[in-house]
Amino acid sequence: MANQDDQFKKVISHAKEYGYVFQSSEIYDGLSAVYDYAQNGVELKKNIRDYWWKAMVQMHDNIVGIDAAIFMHPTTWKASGHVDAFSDPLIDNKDSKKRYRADVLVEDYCLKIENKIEKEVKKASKRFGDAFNKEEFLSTNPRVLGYQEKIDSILSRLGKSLEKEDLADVKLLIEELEINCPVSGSRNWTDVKQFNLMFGTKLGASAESAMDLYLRPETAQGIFVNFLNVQKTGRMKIPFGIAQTGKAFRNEIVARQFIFRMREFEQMEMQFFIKPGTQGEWYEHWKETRMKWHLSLGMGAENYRFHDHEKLAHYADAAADIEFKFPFGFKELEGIHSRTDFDLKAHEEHSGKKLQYFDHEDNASYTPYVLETSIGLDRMFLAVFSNALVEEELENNTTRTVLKLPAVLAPFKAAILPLVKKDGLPDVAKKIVEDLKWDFNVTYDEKDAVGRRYRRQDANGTPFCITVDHDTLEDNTVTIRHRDTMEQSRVKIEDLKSIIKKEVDVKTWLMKMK
RNA sequence: GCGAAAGUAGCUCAGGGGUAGAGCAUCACCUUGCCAAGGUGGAGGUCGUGGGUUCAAAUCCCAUCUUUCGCUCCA
Repeated sequence: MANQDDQFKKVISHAKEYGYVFQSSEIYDGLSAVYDYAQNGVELKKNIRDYWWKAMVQMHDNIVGIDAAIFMHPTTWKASGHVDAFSDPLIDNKDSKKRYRADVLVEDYCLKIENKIEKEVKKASKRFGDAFNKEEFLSTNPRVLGYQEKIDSILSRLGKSLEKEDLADVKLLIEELEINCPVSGSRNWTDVKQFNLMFGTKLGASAESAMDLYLRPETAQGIFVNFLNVQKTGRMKIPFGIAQTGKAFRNEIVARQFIFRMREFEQMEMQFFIKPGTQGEWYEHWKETRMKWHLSLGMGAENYRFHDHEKLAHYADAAADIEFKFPFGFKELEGIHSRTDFDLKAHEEHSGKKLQYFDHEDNASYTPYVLETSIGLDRMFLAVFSNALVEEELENNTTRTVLKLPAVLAPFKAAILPLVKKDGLPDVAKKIVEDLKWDFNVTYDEKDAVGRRYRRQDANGTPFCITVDHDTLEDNTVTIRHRDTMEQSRVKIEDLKSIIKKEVDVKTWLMKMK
């Protein structure tokens, strides 16, 4: 555990020191759980996004991309269930310091009463034997009726109070029912507070005419509401997918662990529209496909695992996470969810517009089912970055800090270094930079001993160092050094482009998925 | 949100009532020239922020912000 903490600390400080991630508004003491991507981080993040986009959109005939707005019509979030599901009434017990959902406490209480009814039923069934009629017993036994009445009145009061957002009454209810904290056993409760996980804002200049809006808490809904537009204008035939990357916002109660859980974050997701009944096979297909994508980056199969959900969200009929071994343990990196027709149906209901597909094979219309793959770009960034950071013991008893980023994702593909800062070597090196920068993000460095420059590039994840020496002036060859092996070979300047391209090309890496 | 720990230079940290230090990094120059840590010089901090105690606060007290960990929550 101490090692894990150490490694995580190193990741955070390395990310700052080498210009990958800064805390937002740092000069004002920062803003909780908000981070900025710095000069190198933005390149890495962009490369991850591109790698995903190529794999998901460009390589699939039947998947197209969109970029929906962050603002959406407020009804969207009613339809999606976020208005209800994303806002929890919470209450703390002052003695045990435990936090509970107030409505769950009350519901649990009702559950206990229900258990009492069950007991009555059991007792009665023993007593009456074969003559026992459960239905009749439930509707006539005075004790059972009393219990049931109590449950009904509690739940209806709870429902009404929640509807009116009368949180004081919810607390009162908890007090009247004499509900104890399961841990401390006390009834020393705080007030009930409403937590809404969506960020609100206003559309419109004047207060009276302004409309309440939310910043989207997920990007998926932008795809669902555009489903028919894309299908028609793109002449898409089921099965087909719509992909999107973009920011989403959640007002997390607890947002922590560096960029793992942020209040503003970026998702990369794809909604795949399919014929009802085929969701099982597509679920398996996308689980496998997405795992292959991860494995293609060569970050170690042992660092990934599936986690199948037992408790499913309200929209899903199957769901699994791809978990990655972060410095703080295995955590969710990507979700693959079989969302059924929940979203499209909900939008049909709330908008009154049909969101159906006419299948010419069946000669019938239906609301498609949806299979979702959704990955957090920031989490992927953290996975790549933390996995890449290693400290190596070298033979000469020195240590080397290397950021072993997959070459396809590295911010800089090569550093061009003149062996010395004289004899015209910098000019030759700069000429190489001028030539290569059309194809790759490259950098130039002439400061300090070349060995130190190598280490500097190692720590920044640059896969290649190209060194111009005195022989270069004679025969137009340079040395090219590989970051991970530290091995060097002598190559012609004119061959540099093809050598680098082979190693850093998206194609080279994505082919590993096959 | 509760509890614990922490916040001093870009990074890692020392100091602990008498107005700031180290290593590395960074910048300039010199030297060297294929795997970091030669030389000289420079820049960089009102010790997270705000209050209080004191003749005097980075140091003691209170509040607050931020971070990490535990609880809690998590589409």
